[in-house]
Amino acid sequence: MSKTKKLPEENSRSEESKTRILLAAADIFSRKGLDGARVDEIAAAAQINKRMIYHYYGSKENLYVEVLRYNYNKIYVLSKGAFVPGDDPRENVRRALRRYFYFLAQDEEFVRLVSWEALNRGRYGSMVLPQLLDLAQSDLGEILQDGINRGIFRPDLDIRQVLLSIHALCLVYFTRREMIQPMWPQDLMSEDMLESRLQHILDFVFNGILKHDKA
Amino acid sequence: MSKTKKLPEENSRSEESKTRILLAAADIFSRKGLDGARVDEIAAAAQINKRMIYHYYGSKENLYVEVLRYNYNKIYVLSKGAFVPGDDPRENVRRALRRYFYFLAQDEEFVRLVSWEALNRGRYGSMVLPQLLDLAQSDLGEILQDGINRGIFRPDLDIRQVLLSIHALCLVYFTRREMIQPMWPQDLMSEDMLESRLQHILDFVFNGILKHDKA
Amino acid sequence: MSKTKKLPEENSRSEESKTRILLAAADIFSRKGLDGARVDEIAAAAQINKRMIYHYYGSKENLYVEVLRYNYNKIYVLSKGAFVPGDDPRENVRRALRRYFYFLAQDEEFVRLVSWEALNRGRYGSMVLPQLLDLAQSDLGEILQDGINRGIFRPDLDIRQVLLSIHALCLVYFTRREMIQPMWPQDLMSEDMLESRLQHILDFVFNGILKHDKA
Amino acid sequence: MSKTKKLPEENSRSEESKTRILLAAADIFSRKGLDGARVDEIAAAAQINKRMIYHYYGSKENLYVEVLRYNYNKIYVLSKGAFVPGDDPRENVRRALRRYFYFLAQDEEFVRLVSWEALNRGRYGSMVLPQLLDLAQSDLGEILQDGINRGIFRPDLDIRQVLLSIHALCLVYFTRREMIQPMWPQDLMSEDMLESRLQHILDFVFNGILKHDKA
DNA sequence: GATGAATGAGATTTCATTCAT
DNA sequence: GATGAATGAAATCTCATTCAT
Repeated sequence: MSKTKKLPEENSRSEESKTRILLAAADIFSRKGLDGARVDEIAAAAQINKRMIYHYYGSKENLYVEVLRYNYNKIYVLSKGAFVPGDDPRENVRRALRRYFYFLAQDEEFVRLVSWEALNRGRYGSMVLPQLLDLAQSDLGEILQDGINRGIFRPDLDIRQVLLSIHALCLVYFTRREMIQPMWPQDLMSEDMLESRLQHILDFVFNGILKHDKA
Repeated sequence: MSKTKKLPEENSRSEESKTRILLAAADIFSRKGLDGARVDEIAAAAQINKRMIYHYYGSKENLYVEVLRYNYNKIYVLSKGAFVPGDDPRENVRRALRRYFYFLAQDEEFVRLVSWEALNRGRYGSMVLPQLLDLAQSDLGEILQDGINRGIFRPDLDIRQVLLSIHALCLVYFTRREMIQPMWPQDLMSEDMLESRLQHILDFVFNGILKHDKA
Repeated sequence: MSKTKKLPEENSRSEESKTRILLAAADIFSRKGLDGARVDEIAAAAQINKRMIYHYYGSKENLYVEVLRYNYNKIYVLSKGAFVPGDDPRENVRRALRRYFYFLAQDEEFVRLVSWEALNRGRYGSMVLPQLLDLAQSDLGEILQDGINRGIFRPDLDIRQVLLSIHALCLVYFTRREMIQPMWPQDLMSEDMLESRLQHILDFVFNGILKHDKA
Repeated sequence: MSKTKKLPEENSRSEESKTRILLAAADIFSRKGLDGARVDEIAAAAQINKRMIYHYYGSKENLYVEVLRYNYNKIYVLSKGAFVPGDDPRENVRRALRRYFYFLAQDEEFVRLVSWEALNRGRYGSMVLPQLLDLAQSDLGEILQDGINRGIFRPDLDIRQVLLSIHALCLVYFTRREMIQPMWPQDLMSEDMLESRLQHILDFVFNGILKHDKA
């Protein structure tokens, strides 16, 4: 139905309106969810007549699906290129994790849309992608395998579990932001705090919490 | 209000209705969220006249808050008693984690309500508890500190970060269930799979992914 | 969905409201058709909140179908009993035709609803009855056959064609009322004019179907 | 309006567009009626910009009236010339009826527009013609009178009633097509079936209006 | 003359809430 | 305490019409 396959960046007035609607909708859906969002609100935010939303997207639900599609595409841009084959697996993990962590840090919209979708049991997202595996789609799986092969990472790892765990360690910081903020005096989104969380994750992933005596 | 008998045991018919509403509401709110749930639906599920919901709870939103309160209380039951002071810190962590993990496994309602609440930025939950920190409320903090003190856990750990990470590792398995299920052939909620995830978490938490040569 | 199978004449307040809606809708749909009618208008005419229409009938379209069902049922009341087996076939025809003609004369609502339905190609009526054959449903078919068997009516008649023709001769007077009124000075619905049309039809029909002995 | 060339032959592009709109509108109005038709649909069918409809016809309603005018004109083409003064009145009736019947058979659009109009109580058609009496406008009235005068048709006929009846006998076959089709195995619009209905009508009409000599 | 985009008014439908009993 | 019926407000969606080019 929609031809906005990649980025909505064609032109002509209509494309621009269509895009304005999509961006406004993405913002509002991400903040309030499908049920909480109001079409009137989206129209106002897009500075366009409500009628146009139906003209371009057919229904509120379909607009939501298009918003998902648009956001899910962001993952593709992110995913590839983190794995540098010759490189130290540890370095590869660091790179991929940093990239993913900061991607989430910078795109709250994405984080929230994915979360709504999880609560909706993938009802709408499944119309867009057979399955969105976030990180799994990226190179991280290959990186881990490479590390195992090269004897750097433990050979008994279940890569799927590790991917899921890494995913969780990054995401939780953003999805629970309001709830954990009171635990720290600084703003969770400040550069320092972000970097500090990332370092914790890397440390955690590599070493766990045990003190490893080496001799 | 005027002449109702005030029996010492007040669990009369009215209390039972009130409870039926709460349980039905908890189920439906957990599945659809505040905005997605319908008062009619709740009344039907509670097998009660819609009017009673307003009689007992005043409004849909307030009913939702009561559902949150009821669920958040479950945490208290869970939290205390995991920390056995003299015990090996590793053993204490294992016990607390297992307890928490299976608590989440057995209470999807809780998991989902907490997740909706996170997306709602704690708007309603904050009416109930100043902050719900799930695990943090439990003994795990103390256990970790005890482990550090006793030289078993690394001294440079930021306990808050660790608590958050452990929380994430457990929760993600349930909140993303539908999305990750395709990665495994077995049912994610089967005993085997649950135990296997728990072991992964324990292993991950204790050791991370690196191969630690010991000599 | 609806339990108003026969006549809507149960009781209790809700049944009464439901009936009021149905009657108001029948009136307005018959005057303006499905597309021309407004739900607001029906609600106002039924002196009820619009919401109730959806509560009882689900949708405008479904309400229309129920109106059709209610009206089509009138035919059954009418249809049976015109055929008196031993009687002169001519007498039987006279009786059945008079009955049908005056039924149409007295129920403009029915006439118009059936006509809208015809223009809609039976789209909605077919949900109610597999086929509404108006007169054909009545005894007239039997009466004609009886007349043929007894040598009063011409043996080469195609009863289906005759039924259709009779149907047309009666109905046209009411469906084209506004258009033909200018041809006569009196009111088409006056007793005199009605009787005069009926006599014309009977005369027309008899001299058409009668076997004319020539000697 | 200011400087447009006023060619003697004005059938330029504009006239052609105007006509295309009219034809598309006639088709759609005839199928769905005034209320059921959509301006968008008409524009799409005419392969023209919607704006042009307003440019040429001012409003949807006015376009409908023009469609009626265009269709009602067809009657004039049909009407005259059926009456051959010297001819046998029976022959004249046969000719006129056949002509009318097949005119209706071939122009469903006309049949349906006239029927919508009847249900609309001539609201729009009356803007076009003070009264449209279909057949009455034709020679049939004269033919009947001629037949009476010459002692072929019964002298007590009310010509208006007969005209109305003949009108009905022809029209009903087309207006109720979908509803009566199930009564016959063949397609109602097949040559055989059409001819068979026409013969029925002629037979029906003649044996009704003919003076039956008994010796 | 022609077009694509846009709109305001109003249609149908939904929903939390309250009335009358 | 409990119920069935009802409602006002607001949501989604539709449509004839007009603007800007």
